[in-house]
Amino acid sequence: MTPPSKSQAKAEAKRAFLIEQATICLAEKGYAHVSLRDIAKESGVSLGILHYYFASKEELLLEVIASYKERFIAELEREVVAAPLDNFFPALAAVLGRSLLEDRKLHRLWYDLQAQALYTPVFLEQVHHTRNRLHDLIARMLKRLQTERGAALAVDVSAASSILYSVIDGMILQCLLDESRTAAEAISRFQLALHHVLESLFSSGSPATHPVERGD
Amino acid sequence: MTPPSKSQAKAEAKRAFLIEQATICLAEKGYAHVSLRDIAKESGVSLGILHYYFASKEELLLEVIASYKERFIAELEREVVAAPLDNFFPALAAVLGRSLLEDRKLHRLWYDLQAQALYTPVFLEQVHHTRNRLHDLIARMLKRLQTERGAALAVDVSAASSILYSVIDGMILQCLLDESRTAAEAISRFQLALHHVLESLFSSGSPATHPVERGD
DNA sequence: CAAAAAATTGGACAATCGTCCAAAAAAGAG
DNA sequence: CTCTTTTTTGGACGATTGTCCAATTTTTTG
Repeated sequence: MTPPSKSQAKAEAKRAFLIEQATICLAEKGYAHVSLRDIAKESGVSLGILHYYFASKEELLLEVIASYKERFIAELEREVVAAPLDNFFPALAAVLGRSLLEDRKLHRLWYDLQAQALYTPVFLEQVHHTRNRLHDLIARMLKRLQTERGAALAVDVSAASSILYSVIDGMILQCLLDESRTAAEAISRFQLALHHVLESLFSSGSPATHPVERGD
Repeated sequence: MTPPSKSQAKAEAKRAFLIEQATICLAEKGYAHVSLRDIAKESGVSLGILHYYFASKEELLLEVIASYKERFIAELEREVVAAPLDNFFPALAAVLGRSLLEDRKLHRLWYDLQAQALYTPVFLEQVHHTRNRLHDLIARMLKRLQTERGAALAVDVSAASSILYSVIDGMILQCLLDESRTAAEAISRFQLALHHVLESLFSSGSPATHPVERGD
């Protein structure tokens, strides 16, 4: 099971590096306008290298999606699942707000790739995988809220988490599109709206009135 | 204000025709992979014609967005605003479900263009315009529900309609991505989830238990 | 050190892209 | 009908794309 040589590990590291640089390039220009030459230049290598490590452009982009997925989900796992249960919703809003501020272009890329997945079946598979993992993460948290605290859910956990995911998804897209305001202002509106929705959808502890926690 | 000649009207008709064909082509292949040659072939004209009626590819695509916007909003105006108030939410679910079934590819295109707008400012302007009109349409309906019937909104109409729009937006994307089931099944799930959200977000008349109306 | 393997280069390649234009065809005006 | 204008054509243009490869450099191995 151990890698047969040390060069194998080195090659894997280079692959990871190229995927990371490709992600940066893709997040900057978008799927429709990114080229392998852009990625090669951004990575400081020649064009042929990309075909040395990746069979095709499609394979590279698939690995970009998988890589992005792992990173974002890991961050969510770390910061949300570990958050105290008594103010879970504010913690969720804080984490998402910070992520929107720091990794705005990555979120933009995610919607780009999701839209592209609607046309390219092999992308859709990867996108579906990511969404399922995020869905499960939300479901796990809702189950904890339901059992460890007496949170009342109008529907079963699976349906509720699916709804909550779609709600958050739609509101993040709204936040990204909201350019009439500054980024911080748009995120603030996002957090407030999320707070309202969560209060309405789930009868959490505090009923209302206290504003959402700010991330700065 | 009247067009100075009849040929002007004819040219306008041809423009509209080309825009329509371009929409079909774009909905089929997506923004990233559509070419002017595709559109020309789909329209049964030569390539040069497109540059005779449209200065550039970008201008043509902008008109596609504007055209799509007008058609979809007009349909929503007709079928939703005219719906009876006492079962507004089921009527909304029925209209959206039917639209998802009949114009699935157009909805897909809409998410593609929104994602593209996050990279191309001139597209973002058009997308923003469309979203504002849809936002206003929802706000108008919520205001009617609030005044003519005693619907209790936890927040002001503007915030509520913004939230409702994002919720529907996220749920439609979820429906489009849900390919593990048949189209009818995915739409059914969409309608059920929408029903749950609407019941939770706004304390409408009937509290629960009766399933959402089907569109067939 | 020398030989073998891996990594990297720079460019060629066919294909496709948006753009543009001179000339032909069609339509309208007198 | 002829002349003018509008519409349409088919192809050329340079730029860019993903793909691929022979030659070179670097690294590893014996």
